[in-house]
Amino acid sequence: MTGRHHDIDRLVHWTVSVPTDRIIYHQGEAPRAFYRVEAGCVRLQVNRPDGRRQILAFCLPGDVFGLEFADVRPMSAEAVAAARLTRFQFDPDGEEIAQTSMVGLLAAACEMSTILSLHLTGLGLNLAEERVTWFLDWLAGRQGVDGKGGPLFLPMNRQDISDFLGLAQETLSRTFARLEAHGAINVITPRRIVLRPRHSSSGPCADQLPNAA
Amino acid sequence: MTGRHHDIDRLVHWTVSVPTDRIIYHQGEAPRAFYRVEAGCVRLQVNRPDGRRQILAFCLPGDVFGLEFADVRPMSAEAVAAARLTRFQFDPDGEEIAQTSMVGLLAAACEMSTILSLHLTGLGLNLAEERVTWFLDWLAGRQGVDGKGGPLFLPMNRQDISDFLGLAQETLSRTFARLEAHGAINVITPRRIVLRPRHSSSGPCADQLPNAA
DNA sequence: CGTGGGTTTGACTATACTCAACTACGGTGG
DNA sequence: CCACCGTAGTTGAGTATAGTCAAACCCACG
Repeated sequence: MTGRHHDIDRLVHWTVSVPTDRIIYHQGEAPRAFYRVEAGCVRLQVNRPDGRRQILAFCLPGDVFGLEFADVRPMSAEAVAAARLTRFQFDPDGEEIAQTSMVGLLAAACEMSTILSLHLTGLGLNLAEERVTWFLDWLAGRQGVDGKGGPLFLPMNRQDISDFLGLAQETLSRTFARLEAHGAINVITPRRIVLRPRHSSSGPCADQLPNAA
Repeated sequence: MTGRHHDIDRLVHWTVSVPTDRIIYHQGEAPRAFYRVEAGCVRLQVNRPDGRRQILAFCLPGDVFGLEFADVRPMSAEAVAAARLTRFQFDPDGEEIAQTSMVGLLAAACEMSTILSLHLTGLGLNLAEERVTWFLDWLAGRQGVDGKGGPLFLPMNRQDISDFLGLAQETLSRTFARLEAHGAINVITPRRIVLRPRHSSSGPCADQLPNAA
């Protein structure tokens, strides 16, 4: 019952390329399509009236987003980095085709729930160091970096990470510095970080949700 | 494309009653069924190895939970208050029936994503007062209490709310006290709170995600 | 080589957490 | 019916953490 890329490719779809910071859709709009990330990175975010924003998810290759079952988008989607997307049109007439793709749609919707659950779990950690460690572990998992350490590429800037983790940008920066001082990571450039193998006992959060991704 | 209670009732289902604190399923288990809350309240939560827990969602009447598309449950489900649930068995043989219910399943899965997004948005507020206000507004919306104030019943205890909002229980208690001192609420009993009409300008978070529920 | 945005660092403050004691309520048993 | 007890909730004091405002830094780009 698991797995990606079921049969949603039978739906009407085509490839679109979006440059960095391009808005894919706005919160409040009527949903017209959903997307699968093929390359790059997309952020789903809620913009508050006071200017603050909360990033709900970073979507990486393989992730399906924008599959709403509502009249309006509850969130915005923007490209964090230049991205290639597969766009699936919501087709009111294609009921028959949609039927054969329903399992795939359901799987995609459930995966989004899993992604959000995972994020919620990460935000449950109150110490900045725990949150940042959790974030790096998550990204490492998505990039196939094993736990023994390895180079990590961050597609997003510090502000994005801050708004994802619910931290002030300064706190994030300081936390990176502290982790580096403790020998947990190695910040080559702001976008390139090397994870050191986890020190056996001091790890604050040893395991996570079983990551279905 | 909106709405609840599509056609999932064609699936095999029956009613179950669960007492307070009964575990409905455990994280790590293989999913065997999903549920709809008919009465009462259910919490979805992740238990950490260090004993802390993060409550991902409070499910109230109408909410569908446990619709996983994975080998293992990523979270646990427990009854916050005595609850009546409709249990829908995952039926590997009932493909035909399932087909006709697919739209309903998809809607339920998308609604869960919306619920989690909303929660994520609430946790994005870093001031305790904002989070608590957000929580009360959310609950009021679910109980049909309009913005002009009204009585509110809290199905869960303080510890549950704390673990939902990512606050220490003491902070939550103090925040309730402060809100009451400011005239924003009226704590009759720990489980019964009266919302005062929002003071025009001082409201910290005037609007929220468009709540699809 | 100069400029600018993203990032880091510094000083200070505000907020929430921890540990602990106290209180209120509900259920139980005499 | 009342006293007792246990749990949930509140309040207090002190500390640790993260936020805010501000300045310096540094690399990328023009």
